[in-house]
Amino acid sequence: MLNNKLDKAFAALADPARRAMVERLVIGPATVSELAVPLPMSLPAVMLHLKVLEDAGLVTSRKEGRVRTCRIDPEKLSLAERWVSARRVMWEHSLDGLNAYLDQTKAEDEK
Amino acid sequence: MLNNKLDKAFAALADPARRAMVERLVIGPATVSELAVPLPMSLPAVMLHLKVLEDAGLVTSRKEGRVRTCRIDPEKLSLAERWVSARRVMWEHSLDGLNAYLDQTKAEDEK
DNA sequence: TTTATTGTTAAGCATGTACTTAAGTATTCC
DNA sequence: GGAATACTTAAGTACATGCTTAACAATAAA
Repeated sequence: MLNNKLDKAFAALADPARRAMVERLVIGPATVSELAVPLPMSLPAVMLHLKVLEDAGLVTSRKEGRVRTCRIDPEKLSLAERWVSARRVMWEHSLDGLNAYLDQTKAEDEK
Repeated sequence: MLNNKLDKAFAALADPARRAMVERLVIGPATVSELAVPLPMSLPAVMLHLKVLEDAGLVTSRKEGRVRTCRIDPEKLSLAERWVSARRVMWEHSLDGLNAYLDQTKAEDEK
C-alpha cells in the first residue's frame, strides 16, 4: 500500500529512469516532453514515472495551456537523506561502528 | 533487472520491514530470529527481506553453528545518502533552488 | 539419542510494477 | 477552420514482489 512517505520516496528513487528525471530537474524546471527525450521509453511510460515522483512528493507539476511544467520539491529528498544519514551516524556510534572507525584510522596511520 | 547498486539500495530501503531491520542492526549485530521478533510475518519472509538487504550490500551475515549473525555494512548506506545529498545541493545552487532559499530567508526575517 | 532450536528450501498465490500501442482531448499555430 | 503539438487515458501484457504454509536440514541441549 506504500502508506509511509519514506516508502514512497525510496521506492521512487529506486528506478533509474526516475533518478534521471530528478537529475534533470535539479538543474531547473522541465516539461514532460523534455524529461522524456533522454529516456528509452514512450511518453505514457514517462507520465507514469512522473506520477510516482509526484506521489512521493519529490516533484510537483503545473499545467499551463497544453504544457505541463515539472520541478523538484527538495523537502522529501532531504527526508530520505536524513533517514539514511541518521542511521549511518547511529551505526558509527555503536560498538561495531566504533571498531570499524578504529580499524580505518589504524589503516590510515600505516600509510 | 536491478543492475545498478543504487537501484538495489533504494529499493531495499523502500520497505518498512527492511528499514526496521536496518534500524535494529545499526545498534549492533543480530541473529535472524532477533530481527524477526518485532516483524509481523513468518521467518521465511524475514529471510527474503534479509536476502534483499544483503543483495543490496547494506547488510552482511555469517553463519556460525546454527545461528546466522547479521550486521550493517554502512558503505552502501552512505552511497545512497551521497546520491540524494548531491542532488539536493545541486538543486540549491540552481536558480529554482536559489529562489526557494531567498524566499525562506525572507520568511525568517519576517519572524 | 531423542528433542528442541535455528534456519533454509519449495511451492503456490495475490498484488504491484513497468512497460506497450492505440485512441482521445485540449491548446496553439497557420 | 484545419493541422500540429503536448499531453492524457485506456486496455492489455509480462514480470517482479511479498507474502503464506509445509516440509526439511543442521546443530545444540537434555
